[in-house]
Amino acid sequence: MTAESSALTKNQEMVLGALSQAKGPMSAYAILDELRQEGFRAPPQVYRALEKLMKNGLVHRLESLNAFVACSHGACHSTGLVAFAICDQCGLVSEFSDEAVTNSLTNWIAKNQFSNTKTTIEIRGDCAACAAA
Amino acid sequence: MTAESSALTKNQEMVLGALSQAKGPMSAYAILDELRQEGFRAPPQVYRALEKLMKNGLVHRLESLNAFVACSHGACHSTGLVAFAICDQCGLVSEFSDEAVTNSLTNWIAKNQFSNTKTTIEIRGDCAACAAA
DNA sequence: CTGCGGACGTTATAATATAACAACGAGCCG
DNA sequence: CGGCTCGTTGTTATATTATAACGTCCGCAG
Ligand SMILES: [Zn+2]
Ligand SMILES: [Zn+2]
Ligand SMILES: [Zn+2]
Ligand SMILES: [Zn+2]
Repeated sequence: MTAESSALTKNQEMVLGALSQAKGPMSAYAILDELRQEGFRAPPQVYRALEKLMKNGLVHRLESLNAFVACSHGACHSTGLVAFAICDQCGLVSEFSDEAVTNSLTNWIAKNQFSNTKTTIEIRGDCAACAAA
Repeated sequence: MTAESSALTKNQEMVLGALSQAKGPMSAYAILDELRQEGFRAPPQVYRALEKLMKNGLVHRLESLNAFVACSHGACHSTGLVAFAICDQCGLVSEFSDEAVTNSLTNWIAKNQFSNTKTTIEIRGDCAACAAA
């Protein structure tokens, strides 16, 4: 392997492709169905690819939906905490990293001596466009 | 009905009881297994109770675990956003509502014209005690 | 009484996720 | 070359989480 965390395999490319073209979050099974024509046959193929893609920061899991999205930034090497605003109407996912949010949460974590964490921040509602409609 | 959102039924009491006595989050099926001796037979009994309890703020769902906890405060009528710090070692769940966190997130929401939202904030890691050990 | 609505019980099934193992192929070394 | 090892893949089976659908029961308004 190179200095990179390593290149993507074919399956990983296909899963990432499906997520990148999607206009909203996709469940693992939606990905599977889309990739059946490309030869996918079973859930583990999707889940294994997703696992690797998430480890590399190319894909995020939306816990409140049990679904997945491609990282808006190509890959997430963000220093701050990543948050998602998810429109329940149109499926739009806005990935963001807000300094004030990061600071306030990391402050709480420090004050309460919580350890190395993985943090989930998900806002569910309607996006500006859908709320206006 | 009274001015209250209404009293709990027997099933709801039992589910809340199971969650209140638990030392950590419980999956719906863990609750079901615990309550089989009390006569529970099938998932819908648990899920229906949980739905009502959550609507009344007595129970919270932890999205990143697909599990449930009793509200630490008895019932949540909090004005701010509620967050959870979850210890992956011992299962301890610290429910909190931090003003700085609430403000920073609601600021982002306002700036981005997101609508009425339901917000999930979950910090996963090790609690102070477990991190020390 | 009668009809309605809410909680409940029950069966079946959907949706999400992982365990387990066989097969394959690329790289390495004898 | 032939055999080894390791990582990816394919495949089957199963575990886990959640909901649909329908019938029963019961309290209460009319
Ligand atoms: Zn990202
Ligand atoms: Zn929208
Ligand atoms: Zn609460
Ligand atoms: Zn702990």
